[in-house]
Amino acid sequence: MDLRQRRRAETQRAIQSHALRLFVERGYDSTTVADVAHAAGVSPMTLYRHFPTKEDLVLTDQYDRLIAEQIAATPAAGSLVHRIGSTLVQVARIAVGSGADTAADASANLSDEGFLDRVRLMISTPALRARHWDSQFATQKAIVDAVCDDPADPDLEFRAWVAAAACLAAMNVALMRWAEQDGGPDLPALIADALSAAFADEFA
Amino acid sequence: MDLRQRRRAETQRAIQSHALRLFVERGYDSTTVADVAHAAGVSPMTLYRHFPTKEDLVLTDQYDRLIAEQIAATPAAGSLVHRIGSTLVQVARIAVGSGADTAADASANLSDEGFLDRVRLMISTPALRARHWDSQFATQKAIVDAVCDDPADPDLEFRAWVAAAACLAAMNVALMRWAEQDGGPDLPALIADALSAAFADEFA
DNA sequence: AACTAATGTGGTATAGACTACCAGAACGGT
DNA sequence: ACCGTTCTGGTAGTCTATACCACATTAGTT
Repeated sequence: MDLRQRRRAETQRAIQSHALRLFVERGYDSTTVADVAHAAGVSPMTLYRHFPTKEDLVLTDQYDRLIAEQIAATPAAGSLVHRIGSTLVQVARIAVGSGADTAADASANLSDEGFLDRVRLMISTPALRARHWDSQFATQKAIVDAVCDDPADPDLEFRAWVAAAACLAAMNVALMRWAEQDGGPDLPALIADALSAAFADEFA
Repeated sequence: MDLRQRRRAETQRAIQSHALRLFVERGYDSTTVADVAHAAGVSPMTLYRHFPTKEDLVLTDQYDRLIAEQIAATPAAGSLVHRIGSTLVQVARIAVGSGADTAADASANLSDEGFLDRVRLMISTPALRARHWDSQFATQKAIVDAVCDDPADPDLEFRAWVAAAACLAAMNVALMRWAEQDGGPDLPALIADALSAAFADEFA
């Protein structure tokens, strides 16, 4: 990896971690972008180069990519809803660090200790909540692309969009309930419960 | 009704209609709030009194209230998903003006000729899309409140949130497909198809 | 080592959304 | 006709985000 790429990734990480710290301490709206930039030791303009909007300071993560990878690795047996739902439960296990963490996951820093803070910020701040829903729209697209092998089947595509949207919506309810209770419940189990309540099925 | 209330409702309607016209003509981002205010013959500050944010100029409608009313009027038989899904199909009939419009609906101006324009704007403009998802969060809450008679049952509340979220997510997919095809398909039928694809059930 | 191209960084100026505070105008009930 | 309430407008300001510019650092080549 380039020296440039490494430095870039490092400053990006530093900016985001300072941002989250300040947002938790002082609140999102009360913290200006200039505050974050100053705390991270960069100029406001450099910050905007790494994160196009203030909201991205909280929302940027790698779960979209992870979900798409996990979906693609899933056997095509079973209903769309079951495939997608099971994948979401599995990704939640990785995110909270329970269950079968592989070495690759740990090294990618996906087991995220700031996860609860980020979810809480997203729920309590209107601007962040809105952008979060929209980023899940991108997640839907990633899921549909991973599921649809045959792009010439518009009906399959439609059903994939519906299944992805409904599963993510159920997961969001579980995520909100989990954050409300300060991360007490087991998130993967809670997501599985939500999916079961919606689709009357079992999710691993 | 007061003269004041009538005037207020009238200026509100005038502002929103001028806003939609300008947004469609010039694009959302290329139209400033000052432009809209000037076109509607009011000051920018008056506009902000009626619509707290620029996004509300597009997103403000009365479907939340309508959905909640229709849900409350639904018999409590059948599953949560079926009750909510059927209601959404019914409300879509009213929105596009097909089916059983009552005189009350027509007088309330719910059969909305600008509906397609608004959906198109919402889908194509990132800021609007995000806020639209979040306004559906408010819709979810309205549905849950309408469904949950017994507020002391946390499990029912959880299942209601999940059902509302999943149904609205499926409806959104149908809404996007409908707008993509310029309002050609029958929206209520498309929503019913989406719900059927997600829940393997029939929706009136 | 030196030169070039690409890239990261910072400064200034600016647009536009939104708010706080204050002053005047119109309406509703007495 | 009178007074409190509500609607409206103006000014000044904050903050997010962008456009344009110049400088510094790195990567690849000779």
